[in-house]
Amino acid sequence: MIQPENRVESTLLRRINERRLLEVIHQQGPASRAMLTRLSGMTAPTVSKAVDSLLKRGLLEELDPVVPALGRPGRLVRMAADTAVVLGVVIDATTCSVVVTGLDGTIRADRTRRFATPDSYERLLDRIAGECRGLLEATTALPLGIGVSVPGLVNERLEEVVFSPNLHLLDKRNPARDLERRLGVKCLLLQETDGLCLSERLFGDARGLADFAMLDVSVGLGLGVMSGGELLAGHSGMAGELGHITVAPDGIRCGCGNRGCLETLATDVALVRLVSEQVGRPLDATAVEALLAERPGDFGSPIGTVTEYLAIAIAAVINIFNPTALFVHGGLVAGSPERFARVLERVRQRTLTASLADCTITPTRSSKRQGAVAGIIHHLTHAWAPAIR
Amino acid sequence: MIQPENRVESTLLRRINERRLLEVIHQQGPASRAMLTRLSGMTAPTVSKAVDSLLKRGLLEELDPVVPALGRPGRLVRMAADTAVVLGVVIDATTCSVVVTGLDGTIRADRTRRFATPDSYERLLDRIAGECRGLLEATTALPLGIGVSVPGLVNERLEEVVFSPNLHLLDKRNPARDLERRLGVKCLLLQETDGLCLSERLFGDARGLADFAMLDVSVGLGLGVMSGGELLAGHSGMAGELGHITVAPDGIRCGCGNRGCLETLATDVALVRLVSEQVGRPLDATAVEALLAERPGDFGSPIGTVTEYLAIAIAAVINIFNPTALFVHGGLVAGSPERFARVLERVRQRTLTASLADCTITPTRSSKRQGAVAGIIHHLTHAWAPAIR
DNA sequence: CGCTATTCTAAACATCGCTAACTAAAAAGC
DNA sequence: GCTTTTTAGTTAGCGATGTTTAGAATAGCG
Repeated sequence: MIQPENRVESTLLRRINERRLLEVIHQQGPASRAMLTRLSGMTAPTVSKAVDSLLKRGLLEELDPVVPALGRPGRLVRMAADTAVVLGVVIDATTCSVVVTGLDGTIRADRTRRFATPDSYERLLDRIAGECRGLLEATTALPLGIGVSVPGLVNERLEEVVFSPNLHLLDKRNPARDLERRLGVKCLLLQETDGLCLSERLFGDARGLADFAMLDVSVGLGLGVMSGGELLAGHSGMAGELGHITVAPDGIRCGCGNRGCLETLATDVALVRLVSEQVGRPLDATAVEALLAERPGDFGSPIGTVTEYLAIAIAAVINIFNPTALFVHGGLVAGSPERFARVLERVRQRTLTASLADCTITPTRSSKRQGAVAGIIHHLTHAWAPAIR
Repeated sequence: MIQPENRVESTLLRRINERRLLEVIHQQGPASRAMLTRLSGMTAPTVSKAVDSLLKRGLLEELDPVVPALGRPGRLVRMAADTAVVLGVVIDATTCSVVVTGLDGTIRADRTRRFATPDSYERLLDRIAGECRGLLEATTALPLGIGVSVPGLVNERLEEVVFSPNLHLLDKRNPARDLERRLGVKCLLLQETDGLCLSERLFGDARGLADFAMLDVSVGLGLGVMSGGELLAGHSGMAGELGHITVAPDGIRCGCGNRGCLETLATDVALVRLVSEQVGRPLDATAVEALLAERPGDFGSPIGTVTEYLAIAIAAVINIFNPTALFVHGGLVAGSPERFARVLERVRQRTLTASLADCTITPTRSSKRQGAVAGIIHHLTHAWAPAIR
């Protein structure tokens, strides 16, 4: 468990070039230096030096040359999948998971550990640290970093969780910093939706997209936005709080203290509440799903309401951010294609035509675990050098 | 009317340094090379060369050395105010204006021309081109560019006005490109709110701020956002359409075809409509203002509604973008401090505490003319070199 | 085996920013 | 009135970077 030697001295230009190479490799997959030369526009010697530096840093690894072509076969390089690993830690209200993977981001079940969320912060940290150590001991690869995905509002400037409505033991804490102190490996604190965004960009359908958004519909309404190739952060990294814009001025009271927040009308929880109100007794999520499957006709009103407001949320994102793609994460729509279709139908009516024409709306296939991994990989490949645009 | 010779060859690093110098000069005002050395962190020779290059490009000019200090007095340089000019063109529903100014952005009445908006696109262009030529003939300074601010939705990717609800002669047009063809000077098409944003950043209270927003409340509801030092654009530059998010699902029909858009409830026009409904006959804006001044107590309901929805709009911007500042442009609030105070009171209740704590909300002092000028100046100083972050 | 195509690297060269030494210009000190 | 001090700005040489050019390495093909 040793940090890689970061004594590679590089000036600005070198770093920028290395970052550019990583982007090309990410888009193209394994590539030889010659291919990189053609694709990046940089000259061959420059590419060679940059690749050497990246190999030294452990971000790339060399592949066996299996190239059926004329001339000297090139040695392929790719994102380090065998020689380096990163860890993804997902902290959630009921369950946590820790996963180890190469920089390619492939998640394997035998390298994943799940456990119920402990009931105190100290025990949570102990457990995570223990699982991380266990996973790292099973490999000889170099650990480059750990991404820690947390629910709730994160203040990136103060570097702490502001508050986490469903997991208050995280309030005012920074599990990433505390974990880094214990393990001696770079840890990164991540908002869930930011992780999902990065996952979609690194491994999913948002490869190469500079402007897209991720809407997480579950207990709350989370929004992550990639704008101009950068994650929308705002002054303190708290941007994206779509859930608490007002859509019903005299609506019910929200956890935030306000009335009629979008979050109270366009989530799983909202559907559960509305169905419960209709049947006249409190139900849980599974009971509601069962009822809806059994007698779908009886609950047109709750479903209609949630559908309508979810459409309003999606339309708002499209109108405000003009993205090329919008991904939806969460059970409400991921479970049911026809429900999703009904939402899209409503979205079409509530969006400016010009902005909607730019945008494809799909359920995301990314998981929070992939998000945590994507977060740290993105940090390793992008924080090293500044963006240029 | 000759374009400057752009034969200055510069490599990436050189350009980045020049841009950095411009930013320092912008923040500090006139400065000597030695001061720039201290402020920019670059070395003296590098600063000297960069300043020479910027002088050659016409962006800087040298000042008489009037420095009461020990030692050899430094030669001050500043943004070119006498030796170079830019033009700002504001096209609006009823009135247009053209203004010429140095790169310092100072707007003088005797260098401004106003005229009623002609009723055809060709006549509009002829008139603008004529006024520009007139203003340029009155000066010997080098014209570096023209910013053209237009109302309505602009597609930056297709480089055209998508549609302009109050000035349909602009639909599917690009007055900037057409003007550039006639005058041979670089012209830049600008969305009004983007111009206002840049104006606030260059000349106003947003100097040095990376995350802030501009809400334009007038006929429609326009939003411009500076996020991470870059203007929020989205895929086609159409981001910021806050006016058409749904806040009243069964509200009245909006010009966009949807129902209950924020724009129908939180603007000057909305207030006029609501007051008209109450008195039972159609009124215009001045009549409404008169009524409100005369008998303010009688119109609590319309004022309350618009106040509430304006607060919802402002709160939405703060929750979604987590800005350090939000500027409000437009008559509804700029005219009346107590009305503005009432809006702020409502905003406080509808915003997440953490995000509101980051944010100051003030009426803007920037005008659209300043916006057009700021737009082209920003382009000249920033488009030359890529941003680094 | 020689030829060609391709990959990759080594050496010479140009450019850039940095360090250090230098000149320039003004005020302060004697 | 001269020198000293202080600050501003420029020039020369150095190291780092990317580029050009040339060459070595490795394969297929005849």
